[in-house]
Amino acid sequence: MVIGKPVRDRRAERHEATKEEILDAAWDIARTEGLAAVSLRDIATRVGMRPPSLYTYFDSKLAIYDAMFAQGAQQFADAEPWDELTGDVRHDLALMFRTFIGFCAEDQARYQLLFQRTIPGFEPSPESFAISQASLGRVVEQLERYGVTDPRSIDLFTALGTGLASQQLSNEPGGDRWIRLIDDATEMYLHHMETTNQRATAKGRAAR
Amino acid sequence: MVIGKPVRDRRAERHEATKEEILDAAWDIARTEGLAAVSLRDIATRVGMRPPSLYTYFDSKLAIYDAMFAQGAQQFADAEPWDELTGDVRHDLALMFRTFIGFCAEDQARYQLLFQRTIPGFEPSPESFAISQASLGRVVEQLERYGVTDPRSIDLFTALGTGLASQQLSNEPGGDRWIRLIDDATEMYLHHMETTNQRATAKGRAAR
DNA sequence: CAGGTTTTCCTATCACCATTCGGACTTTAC
DNA sequence: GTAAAGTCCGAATGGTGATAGGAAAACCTG
Repeated sequence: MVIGKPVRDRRAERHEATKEEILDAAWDIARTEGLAAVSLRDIATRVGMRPPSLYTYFDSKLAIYDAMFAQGAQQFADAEPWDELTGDVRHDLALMFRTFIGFCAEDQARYQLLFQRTIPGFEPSPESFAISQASLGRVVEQLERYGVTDPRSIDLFTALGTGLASQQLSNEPGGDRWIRLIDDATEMYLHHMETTNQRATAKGRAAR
Repeated sequence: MVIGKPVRDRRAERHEATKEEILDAAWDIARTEGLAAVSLRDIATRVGMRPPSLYTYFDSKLAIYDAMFAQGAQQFADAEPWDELTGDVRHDLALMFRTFIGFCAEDQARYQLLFQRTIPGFEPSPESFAISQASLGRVVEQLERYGVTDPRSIDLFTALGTGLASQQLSNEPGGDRWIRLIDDATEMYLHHMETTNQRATAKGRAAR
């Protein structure tokens, strides 16, 4: 018989598992009732506890939001399509737009938590914020590989992305209307790249 | 001495004045503490009442939000620059973007109420919603005068507008960086118009 | 001006919310 | 076995929006 892990780890493991369970319940409520409707009572009910017991795992309700933010930011990082880039600017730009907007549309509550700052007292902690910033940084790096170095052009890219996302979210899901909208946006931004930047060409091979 | 209005009107007038006073207090709180931090208690304190007395003027807290929404939508309609259009597409598009973004940046709480749907149970009433829709309709009409009739191109326009707005809101106010960003966006959208639509020309005289 | 009616505003109360405190009970460490 | 650490709960606090019922004021009508 193999010697098990030190007992101390078992306890820490269970602690982490319970935290996950709490966050899962919180996400569940956020997705069905809305992000702002998440209450400690409801969370506690779902995990079979009383509200004060949650404070064993999180310092406050805002700390729960922060942990959710960190999870969402990590999912955002995992969703980025770095391994699907081909080096064709047109293809890659459309893919980046589509990935970002698809990610936003996938979960309205997550989108609201990550990209709209709307929960009254909530500000992501520096650690959580760093996760989301790293993802955006990788996007900027990718843009720079295509010759987009002007800050204004980068702003324009993110503005287009967030605009498309909010546009998509206010429409009914499904349908391919928004996919063609993204293609239009890609085409439009490509021309902007070609007229304002030097190295950008429609057939550049700058990927990775 | 002129015969005054019937006394009944005096009472109705005062009722309306008090409603205005309540809404002013609500806006004040929304701008300083945040839209979600508006509480009946704070409103009541500012207007010198007890919280239940507010129910004489509004059916619920959400009704107050709805009245604020209607006010904001009306301000949006009033802000539209129809009398400053010149007929030059480049100038007019930039002006429309700038007006919209300026309006959004002017008051974060108003922007959040009008364009981000983030208050838990709040949905604007049909009457209030109609006010905001009418403004957007006039923008679409204006676009059509420039030959933009494709729904996707219209979506692209609004996406660009909302994206620029959220971009502007997340940056520090002041500075002319965002003005030049708008010029870039205008230039970019102009090219999109020229390549996808027929009648659009950089010097069209379609205004009003 | 006297009557009843409507409007306004209040106190008291309820249900729900996040949070704190202190204690009981279980698990782990030595 | 005993001390320490971790877990969970009941009770209580102060905040929220909302309702009920009553007192006072304003108003309209005879």
